[in-house]
Parts: sequence; C-alpha cells; structure tokens
Amino acid sequence: MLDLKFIRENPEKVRKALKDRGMSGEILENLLHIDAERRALLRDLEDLRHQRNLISEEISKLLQNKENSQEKIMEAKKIGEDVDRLEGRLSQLDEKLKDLLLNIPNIPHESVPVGTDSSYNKVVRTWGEPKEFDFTPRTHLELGEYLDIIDFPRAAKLVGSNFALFKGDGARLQRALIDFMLDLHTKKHRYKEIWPPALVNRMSMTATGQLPKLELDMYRLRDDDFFLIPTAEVPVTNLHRDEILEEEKLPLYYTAYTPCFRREAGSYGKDTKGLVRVHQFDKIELVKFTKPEDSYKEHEMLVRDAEEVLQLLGLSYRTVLLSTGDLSFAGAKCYDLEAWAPGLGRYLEVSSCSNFEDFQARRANIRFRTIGGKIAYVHTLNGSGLAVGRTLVAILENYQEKDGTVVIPEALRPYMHGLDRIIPSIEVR
RNA sequence: GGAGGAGUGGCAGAGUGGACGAUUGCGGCGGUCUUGAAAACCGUUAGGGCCCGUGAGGGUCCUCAGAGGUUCGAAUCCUCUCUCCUCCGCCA
Repeated sequence: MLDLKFIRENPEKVRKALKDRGMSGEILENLLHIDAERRALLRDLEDLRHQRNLISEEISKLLQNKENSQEKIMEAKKIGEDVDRLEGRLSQLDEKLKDLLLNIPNIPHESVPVGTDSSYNKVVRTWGEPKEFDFTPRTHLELGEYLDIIDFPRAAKLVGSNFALFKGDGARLQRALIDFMLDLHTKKHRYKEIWPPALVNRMSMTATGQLPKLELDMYRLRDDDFFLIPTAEVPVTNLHRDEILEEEKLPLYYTAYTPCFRREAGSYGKDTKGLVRVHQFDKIELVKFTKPEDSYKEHEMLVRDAEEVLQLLGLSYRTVLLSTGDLSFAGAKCYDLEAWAPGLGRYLEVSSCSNFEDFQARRANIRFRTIGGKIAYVHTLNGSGLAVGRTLVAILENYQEKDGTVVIPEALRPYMHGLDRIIPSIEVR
C-alpha cells in the first residue's frame, strides 16, 4: 500500500506507475476524488466533535457544582445527532478509500525497464553455458517415469491433476535439496531459519499483498478463515507485523522451508504437464527486513545468495530484471533467476527476488525506531532460494546421461548418503 | 469441544463513568558530573489523522485486542468476534 499523503502530493508519479504497468489510471482519479471529499467531511466532523467535547466538559463542571445541566445536555445531544450522521458518511468513504488504496500497486523503481509485458525484461547476467548433449535430452517427465522417482498418475488419484508425488531417490533428492539450500543460507549467508505454520489468517494474507486481489488463487479453508500459504513470504514477513523494531537489529535475515499451495486459477493450458506448474510445491524462501537506505544494496546481495545455490549445483542460469509490466503488484523491483532446462528446451524460473520497499511494511505496519527515537517503516525484501521442484527439474534434465540415468551433483552427494547416480529401480529397494 | 481468567504505551504494570491518552518502574533520548565510561542525579519520551504555519511550532480529532451499542461524556458499563493463559476432555 502506498502512503495516501504521497499519492495526494505526487499524483503524476502514481499515474505514470499505473501506465507503465499497463493499468488504467481510473482508480487513481477515483481515489483522489474520494480523498478530497473525505477530508472536507472530516473537517466538519471534527469541528462538531470539538463542540460536543467542550459542552461535555461544561456539563461535568455544572454537575460538580450541583447546578442544572439539562439545557447543556440537550444541546450536546443535538450535536451528537449531527456527529452520527457525518460519521456514517465518513465510514462509507473510509471503506471506499481503503479498498482503492489496497488496489493501487507499488511504484516501480527508476532502474526498472519500462514496458507492458515480459518482452521488455532485461537479462542482466548469465552464468554457465546451456549444456550441449550428443543425444536428444529427455524431459524430467520422461526421466522421472523411467527412473520411477516421480509419479503423476498416482498423485492425480490422491488429489487431482497437477500434483506431484516423489518416490525413492526422487523423494530423497527433494529432501537433500531442501537441506542443502537451508544449510547454505543459514551457515554461510547468516539467515535465521524459521519453520512457520503453513496456514495463515486473512490479515496476514492482506499484509503481504495476496489479498484482496488474488483471493481466487489461494486455497482457503471452509470452516475457518485460514489460507494455505502460497509462499513462506507470507508467514515470515508477518513475523513482525504490528511491531516496532530496533534500528540496531536491522537488517534481519530469515530463511524458511515450506510447502507452497497455489490454485493457479486461470493458468490452464500453461505448463499443464510435469513439475513446472503444480498446486503444491516446496520452496526455500529468503526474507529481509532492512532500513530504507539499505534496501537496494541488500536486494543485490539477496539475489547473489540465491544465485549461489545454482552455481554450487552447477546449473547454468540467467538473471533477469523484470520490466514494469511483468513486476508483481507489491514489488518495486524484481529479479528472476532462470535455470536452463535442456529437456524442455527453455529457461525455467526458479527464483524471484523482490524489493517491496515500504509497500508491505505499510500494509503490515512493520516499523523501526531509529537511534534518534524517530519511527519509520522498514523495507521488506524476499526471494526464493530456491523453488525446490523446478530446481529438481533442472538437475534431472542437466545431469542426465545417454542411458537415462542421472548423476547427482557433487554438492548434493553428502546429502544423499554418498549416492552419485540415480538408476532405475528394478525392484522395490 | 467444555469451564474459568486475562488482553492498557518499546516492555512490565496501575487504573471500575467526567480532573485519564492514562500513576509508576524498566528501556530509549537529552543533560549534569567524568580524561572517557559506568554509577548517581535532573529533564524528556505512546501512535496516527486533519487544519494552520516557509519553518520552529500551534490547534484539533481519533486510538487502551477488534467491531458494534448505552451515555451529554467510556480504558472503565453492555453485546459479539479474535487472541493468550489455567483446568477438564480428545489427540500425533
């Protein structure tokens, strides 16, 4: 959420942001109109309340002196009626204003390329070369089936389409990746590990920006107003909701492994097969709370922390700076990391690292007290480090051999009890 | 799920209809003292909105878990919701 005062004083900046994102500017004009009306009303209302407060004080004194207060009470009552009327109107306007405010996206940072869709994204660097094969590389679907480590039909039997089920060395590889990533981020990069609930309430979902806009993309429980988290960003960012942090403690670094749940409503037809787009996947998330002046430096560092996972796994990738049209609602700037998937023959988004500036912090009311005693909003950042399922796709497709077996990347072997290769299971092991 | 108890500033904790946006302590900030620091002492310190002012600042309104209600007036009384604690039940 943007600062209302900022919008009021810089409407042209918000107008430009909406335009750059390819959105209509109508919402802004609407908001400015309501804001003006609301402020005029507020002035009248406060004036009335002031009068009433004065009379109430008089009544108090009259009563103490045992004098007659009936006349004053009648007067106050009359003002009270007007107050009620204006308050009713005010709460209507407040509601409208809040709704509009929650639906205005963040303002893209000046370094973000302007463009209405992903074709304007900019590759800022690449690492490694897309791997060449002297045979036609298989997709992770083919490999998963051949090695009997991923079982989509049975997952479909258990829940429905677009769910994954890992077996044997596939399950172990999944677990190894989680462990490997968490170890890297906690030990080397000094993030504190969090193991949060996978369910959160409506307030948490609103604070990080999933609600109200994306409610249909979320899984919601029927009997309680809880949601399955679409990313660990939600519980971890909400750790400090409604808190005032101390400046000396910033920046705070957190990492968390969680399953992530997404309905993917409206994305039918895209990536309908395989692990690329499933309703439940696993992800290691990185979250930072920083001082405003440090957030862009911290953002670059966070991206590097995520990139290191790919480097250690020996997966070639590119780092993409998203354009204004591709940027998420709450983000001010975002880099995607895309790993090369030879079987699919394309790059796969395995991480998305965003700086939200104070957009989430304002919604979530996360502030800090400076050493001088001033209070300000923190900046929040997060990124995947990494999405486990898609990383597994990249590993299978990059490390496959002609015979259909898959070599385990060196870095993962300690987490696989020394196993160096996945071969088809001939019988139940 | 049942029965009780509780929710107040950064934290702890007073406050049962008007003098309370709130005693006090801790913490924070400023100062005295000191070569410097600590201790001690003095002062200061809730958040937010609106209006006025170039500014320092001033005025005013709102906020005591949240939403309603009673009242001229609510932290205080009433209703509902949420959260936490204790006991019982159930359970990995």
